[in-house]
Amino acid sequence: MKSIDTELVNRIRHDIVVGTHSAGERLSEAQLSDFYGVSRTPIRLAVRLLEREGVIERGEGRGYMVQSPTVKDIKQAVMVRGHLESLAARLMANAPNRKEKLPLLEEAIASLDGLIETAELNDTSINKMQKQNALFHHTILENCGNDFVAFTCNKISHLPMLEVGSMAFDKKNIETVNGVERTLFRLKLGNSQHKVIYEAIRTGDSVRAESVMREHSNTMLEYIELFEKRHEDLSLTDLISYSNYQLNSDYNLIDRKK
Amino acid sequence: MKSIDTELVNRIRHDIVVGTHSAGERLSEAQLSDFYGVSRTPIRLAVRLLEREGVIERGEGRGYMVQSPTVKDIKQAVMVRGHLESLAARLMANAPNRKEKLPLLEEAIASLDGLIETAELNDTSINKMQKQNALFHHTILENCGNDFVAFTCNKISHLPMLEVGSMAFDKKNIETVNGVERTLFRLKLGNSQHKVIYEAIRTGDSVRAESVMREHSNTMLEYIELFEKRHEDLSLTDLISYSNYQLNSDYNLIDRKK
DNA sequence: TGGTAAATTTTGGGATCCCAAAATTGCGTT
DNA sequence: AACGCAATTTTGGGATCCCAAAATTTACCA
Repeated sequence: MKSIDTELVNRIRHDIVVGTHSAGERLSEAQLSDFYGVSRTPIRLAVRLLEREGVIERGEGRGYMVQSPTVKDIKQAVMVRGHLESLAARLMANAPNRKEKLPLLEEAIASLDGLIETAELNDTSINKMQKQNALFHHTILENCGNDFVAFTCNKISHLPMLEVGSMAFDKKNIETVNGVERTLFRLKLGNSQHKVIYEAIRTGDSVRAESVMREHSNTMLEYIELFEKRHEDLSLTDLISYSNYQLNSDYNLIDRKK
Repeated sequence: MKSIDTELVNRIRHDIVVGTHSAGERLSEAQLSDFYGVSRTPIRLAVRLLEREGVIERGEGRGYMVQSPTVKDIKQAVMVRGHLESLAARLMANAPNRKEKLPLLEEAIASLDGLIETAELNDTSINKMQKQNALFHHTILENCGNDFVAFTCNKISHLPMLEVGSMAFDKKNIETVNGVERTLFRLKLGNSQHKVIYEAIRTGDSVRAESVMREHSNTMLEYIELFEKRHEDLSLTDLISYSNYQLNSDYNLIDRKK
């Protein structure tokens, strides 16, 4: 987790997503190596990884092609993740040792309730909500008894809005009183779904756990579609600003440059 | 598709699966580079990719650790793949342009019927069946309207038995008349499920398409579990011999070694 | 003037080199 | 004999070098 190529992967992906490297652009190793101030070896490592992620395409001939994810890509991925989460919910409802992990779910639900109760929607409170929401979803994914579900989910979690348990907020909307009201209602609805999922898992009702989780996942999809209607020609860059997508770089890359 | 590291990834993964590199073994770059007769650079590329696949683990300190997949891993992955395929079936049943691709499904079903009819179970006929089965499943995955489903499926398709549309045959069992009978029945059952899925997709019955595909996927899972009962202490190596897992190397690696 | 072939440049892939961090060995002290 | 510290070896990471394939430019001929 300390080698430079790991950081490079995140960095380049981030730069592609935010548009520093625009879609369809032809990248060369030398160019990237120059841009990021490292030699071509770690660049090649990073490019190979990114190729597997689908963010970069390696043509038959020379050169790499940027494949910026689109809003459509994000929607498709959200759907896949949701479907996997519904599997996890079903499996956990059937897991014999699920009782041990129920407190974690309770904690997440209670914390979210508390946060919604304050009716505050600023950066710190939103951040706390994201955290608790992630806790809820991660708990289910990682304790469903099938490790491969979480593994697969993680594999598709590098794009913005795809981090497990991430939520989207229309930050412009939040500025109005009405918008805050609507957002709070949405959050309440989401957490009430959490409660139903929790109950279904607790009582071992796998069918219900699966179907409510599916419904819960659809919520985010519908919210993205709401964005699309509200702001036509919604770009990925816009979507990013609504989520809290950011590059959490462990250390500055340029500083390492000699 | 021509660089050596791509080939190395397949080669090393294969060697791990078949046990050339045993589980828990500590690998070093120099060692691998020596073993495969290439320099350390492509080895490092391959190791990074394999790390993402979960076949190799990179510890905190030095050295890489082999993480041989177990039968349990395969079962978990089969379940995930099945769940994704059921999503694909549902989506395709809702896809407006699904009619165009129905002939492909018809072709696969008819071919399988024909192959089963001959009641022959040798390597060539089994190979043809695998091919038609793969055609059926690929068609659904790739025409469901959500490209990300197929993409995610492909990401988890490098392990034996995980190739989309692969089937398992108990080759020892096939040697007896009774075994052939049972296997043929299983194939007939599988193909009749194909027919139901096809009908559901054609008529736009997404719920049915999803549930039957789920059931269809469960069949393989149950078959693996049957193996486990029949041959207790079933190892991955055994499972491989039942599937047709093999390394299709485009060219010999050693030959390239100057 | 247009097209094709040859020459030059660009670019990706692999090998080698060097370095720093980590692991292991060995020596010395208690 | 056991523990700890230091010296040595091992090992992974990154940079550089070289080569071959590909792309581009140039030049020559029709």
